[in-house]
Amino acid sequence: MKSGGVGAHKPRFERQLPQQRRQALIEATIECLKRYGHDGLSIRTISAQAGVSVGLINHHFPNKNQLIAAAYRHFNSELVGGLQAAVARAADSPRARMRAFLEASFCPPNLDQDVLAVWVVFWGLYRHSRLIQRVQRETYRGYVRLLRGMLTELLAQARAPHRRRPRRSSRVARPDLRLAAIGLTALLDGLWLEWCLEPGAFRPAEAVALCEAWVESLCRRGGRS
Amino acid sequence: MKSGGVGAHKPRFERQLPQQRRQALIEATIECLKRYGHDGLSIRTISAQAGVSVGLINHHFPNKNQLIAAAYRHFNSELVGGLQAAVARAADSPRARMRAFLEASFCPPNLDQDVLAVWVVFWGLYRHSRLIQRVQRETYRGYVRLLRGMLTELLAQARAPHRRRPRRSSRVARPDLRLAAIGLTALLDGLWLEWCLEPGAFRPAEAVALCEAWVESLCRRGGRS
DNA sequence: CATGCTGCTGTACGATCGTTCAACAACGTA
DNA sequence: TACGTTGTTGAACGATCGTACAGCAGCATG
Repeated sequence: MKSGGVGAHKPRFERQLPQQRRQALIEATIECLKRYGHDGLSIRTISAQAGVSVGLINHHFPNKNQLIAAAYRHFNSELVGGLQAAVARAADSPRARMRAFLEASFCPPNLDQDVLAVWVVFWGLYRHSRLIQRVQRETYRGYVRLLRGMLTELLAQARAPHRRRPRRSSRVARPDLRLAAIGLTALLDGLWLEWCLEPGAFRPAEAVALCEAWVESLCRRGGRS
Repeated sequence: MKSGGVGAHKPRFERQLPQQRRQALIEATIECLKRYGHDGLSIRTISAQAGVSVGLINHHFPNKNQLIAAAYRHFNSELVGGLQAAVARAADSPRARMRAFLEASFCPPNLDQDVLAVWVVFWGLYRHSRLIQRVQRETYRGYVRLLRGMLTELLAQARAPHRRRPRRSSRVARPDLRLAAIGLTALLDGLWLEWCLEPGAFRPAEAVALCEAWVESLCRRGGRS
């Protein structure tokens, strides 16, 4: 009687491990940012995107800002991790590694209008959010290390191509290297921004070429000095 | 009798011409953006900053988005106008004009953390606001023209320093020039961003030097080809 | 089948949002 | 001085915001 298709009811929700649910909420946050920009950063929008109730977010995160900061951390990690993987896949020539890095920077999923829009929203929060500032400081380190490492290799090879073996790259970075990394980062970020604001203005391959020209010019100067 | 200090009361508000009031509201909007970031973009915050009531904004602007778009237009005009003025004040050597442009770019009031934070908030709105997109398209043109004009002069001079007179600069821009302008813009914007995120990482003069190195490298290549 | 833990729901609350609008008042004009 | 125009006020509205919390319910366990 009580059986017959009625007793076997579908559960109204599925319990998940906190770790998995947190991850789902973080990804829903980023998806909302892509779709609606800054306006997508509301509890109700995010919970709807994740397919959960409004109360769940405050069950897994102390408040909204903590969720946003977690999403920012995740977004940063994805970028840096993807670039590191691309570099690791490349041949071990310094130039090939740099090329892989640049091509990965100007390819999907990084060179996506939505993705860049997400970055811009995060940057807009940076100035007035201690949380975002902290995450930025922590995650940016990996990016800087990756980029600086590649530049060190490149410059060391360019500076002493005729020697038996290049100087050890782990020595104290020269001022040249510091400015080189700053400039290359700026060029990268700036091209990202420009492409986002006007995707038709240039092709991704041209952006890669511009960055490579910068690096090459840098090597020439480095080799002469 | 009815006089004696009572009759001469201070007006509770001052009427202003619509044009002036609109301008005041626009400047209040930007000031709020500097102080509170994206959260500063509320009718009540802006009206309080301007020292007027909440209803006045909708008397001079059809809605909030129109005010924000007007503020974006003003902000763009201020930047482009300031740079144009700096270039006009410089000596008429192409190199001097470019140097003036770069130094103005990396000086107050442009190179201010608050100012850059304002830009970032506007960029965050860009993706999902037709209004902002329209303003961007209209005002960006002046900036591109200024920068492209200077690059044209520089490259023309570098390409044919031995000729009697440089080629007319108004002819169709070469692909080189187009990419050159894109790259220089990207470098500028990227250095702005980087300085904003970490003002201690480098000095403004170093940013100017990086840009000049870019331009110089470009002239050398242009001269050889 | 009964129990306990806890992930999860969803209503409720106070605050703040953008916008409307009737009334007010400053100031040029006659 | 009286009037008319219109820039300006500020209360009020409905919508939406972030958060709290009491109770429901999935699922492992006994």
